[in-house]
Amino acid sequence: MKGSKYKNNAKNWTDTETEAWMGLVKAQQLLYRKVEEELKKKGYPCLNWYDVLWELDRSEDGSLRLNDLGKRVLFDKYNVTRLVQRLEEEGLVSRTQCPVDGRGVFACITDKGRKLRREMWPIYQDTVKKSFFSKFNKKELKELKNFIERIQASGLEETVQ
Amino acid sequence: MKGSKYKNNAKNWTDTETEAWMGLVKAQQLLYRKVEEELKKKGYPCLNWYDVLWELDRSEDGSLRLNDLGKRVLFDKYNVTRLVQRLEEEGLVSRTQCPVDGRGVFACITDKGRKLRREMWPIYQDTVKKSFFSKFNKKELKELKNFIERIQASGLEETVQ
DNA sequence: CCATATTAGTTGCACTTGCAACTATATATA
DNA sequence: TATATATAGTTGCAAGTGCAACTAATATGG
Repeated sequence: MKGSKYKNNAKNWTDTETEAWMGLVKAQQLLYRKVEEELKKKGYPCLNWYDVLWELDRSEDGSLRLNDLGKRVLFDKYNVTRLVQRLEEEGLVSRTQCPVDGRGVFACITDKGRKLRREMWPIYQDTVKKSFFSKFNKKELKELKNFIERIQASGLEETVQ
Repeated sequence: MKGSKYKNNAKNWTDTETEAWMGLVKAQQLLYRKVEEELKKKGYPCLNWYDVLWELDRSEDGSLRLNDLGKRVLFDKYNVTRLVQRLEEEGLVSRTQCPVDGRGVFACITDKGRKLRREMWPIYQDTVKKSFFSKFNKKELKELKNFIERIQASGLEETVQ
């Protein structure tokens, strides 16, 4: 075991690490922009909307409490309220009271919402694929996925108001 | 070898890839939030400001044309105008006309600006370090950096209005 | 069962961002 | 050199976001 040299306390952040971080942030911001650009170009709404629709679409019965939804898409609660409101105005989502918790509100995706998400997906997908995944081979993709799982597994997830 | 199923054209995006992407986005958003939270908690401005100060601080003589600056921090030009304006109001940056190009404007970091950036850095660093880099060993970090270089090298960089 | 604390969600206000139109300078073309 | 085109930066307006204060309902602890 190469053991103790694999330490990483906050005091010595190497150039490699700094660059890795900066690079990662920038790369992702670029890609995010690119996806949004493509969506907009074709007259579709932005990724926020997509994410919400996606979380609802994949959920048990197409609905989630605003609270849960917010945690999944990493939105603050007041923004969830407002985003869901906008989605409702477009008929992509409907809102209902929670029967067991008087405070609760469900957002439920409509057929129109599901349809829109389905249409947006290939644009999203192709862009990410072309600009990102096509750079990696299978082995690297697996490595990448490992990274990600490690990050996720390590309790970065609390946060959110 | 499981062979030919390991293809990567835009038509078949595997679950692995999808999850990798989603995971990466979320992980980074979480981390980004966390850094902002820490900064705010200690009374510092948000990462946008940091990024601008950082780009100026590291640049030749502490100044950049708004245009260049915008490209580096991935801000649209109208947002650069306004962000620099706010920074100027706080005395963190000064603006000067470009002598050779009548359209051009330089943003130049002040001592106060440099000082602020220096103070913000350890907070930023510690947070990323704790939540992110501590999950990887040296070898993985190098791999990660390779990924990033590949992405960057591959022309994701145009974009920006 | 009452008082208190917590949680879900909403809202007003100030600030930030996106879009499109605009000014002014620089570059290219004829 | 006159004309068209492109580039740098700014600005008005509409929309989105952050913060703090708020309402209403639930959970907790005596």
